[in-house]
Amino acid sequence: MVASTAVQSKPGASAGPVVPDARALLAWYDRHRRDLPWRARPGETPDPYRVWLSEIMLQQTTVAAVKPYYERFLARFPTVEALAAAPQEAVMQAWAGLGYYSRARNLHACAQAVVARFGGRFPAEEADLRSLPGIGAYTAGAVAAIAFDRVAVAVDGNVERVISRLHAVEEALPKAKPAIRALALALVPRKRPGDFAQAMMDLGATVCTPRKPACVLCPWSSPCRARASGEAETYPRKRARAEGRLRRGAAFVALRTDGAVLLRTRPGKGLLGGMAEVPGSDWSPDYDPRRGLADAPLPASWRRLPGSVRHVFTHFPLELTVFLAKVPADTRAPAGARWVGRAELDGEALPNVMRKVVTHALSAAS
DNA sequence: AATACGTGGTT
DNA sequence: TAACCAAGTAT
Repeated sequence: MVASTAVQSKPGASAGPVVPDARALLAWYDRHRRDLPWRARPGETPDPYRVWLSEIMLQQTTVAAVKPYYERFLARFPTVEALAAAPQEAVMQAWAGLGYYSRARNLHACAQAVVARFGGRFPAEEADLRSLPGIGAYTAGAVAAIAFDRVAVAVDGNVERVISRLHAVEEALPKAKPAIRALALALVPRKRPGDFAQAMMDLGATVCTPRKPACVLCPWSSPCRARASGEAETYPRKRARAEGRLRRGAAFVALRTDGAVLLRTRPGKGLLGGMAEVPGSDWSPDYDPRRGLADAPLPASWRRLPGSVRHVFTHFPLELTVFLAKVPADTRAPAGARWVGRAELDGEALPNVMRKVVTHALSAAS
């Protein structure tokens, strides 16, 4: 009689375990882990400050977009103490262009809280982390696991996809979040929980991708219920998202003869909170173009520029009509606004939509 | 529970 | 190209 292995009892039977196992994923991770600037090399001790900074930047943001910001930010604010001591304006400026600006405000507040409440050392307990500004369930788990090697889950979009496929979770997101979290937690090993957390994310980012998952390369292909059904790509199930209505408005670029541009700072909360902008109207689906110059910041010979600036936010598209006026060098800035020289524009905390507006106006002015 | 909150890359 | 998606959090 021919000796047989325990797992392959008859021809055509699938090989490998029928239950997902952490060791298989960790073995895959040891071979295929991504080398990322904020990630400690094997044997190195992670720096909680860097782990935390990267996790905040990576919220809803791609690795490629984060890399240059992370490097610049770390060079400018090397420690949590340095960040805590910096003016908020400097933090907003360093974040400008990355999006979701409440992250930058909370980042700054969090650094100050870590210094004030924890002596400048990030806490290792998830509950303590969770109490800090800008740190939610995901980030608390990620920092606990990655920076402190605690048994914790970090359920991001990658993990939701991996787990929902592995177990063929039929419940749609976001309702399925608690179930997915529980299923993920059940897989976390006592040893190397930090690597396991990162392995789940790497797997989701490089193998268990939203479209065309590379199941043949997956260490969990054999226990994967979605793969067995041949419809891995249809997971996770999701509720359709409502589409935002187009909003319109006007933006006014006042250009002094010395090249300075009139800017103001938006209110601290809400859309683009705390960021710089060109004066303008409110943005509304009901904006009436006949308002014309009613929202202009100062009296001048305003010229409506041909075309418009379009921008798409997460929850609505925006169309801005741009007005341009050239004014004398001795023109006073109205209350709440300030003149900014052309050379200093790059140093301003201008969100991308406002950079588009300024570019549109300056190209028309030349 | 549902919505607000940016931006850029991919398909 | 329109739609989807990316290491989510706050309210």
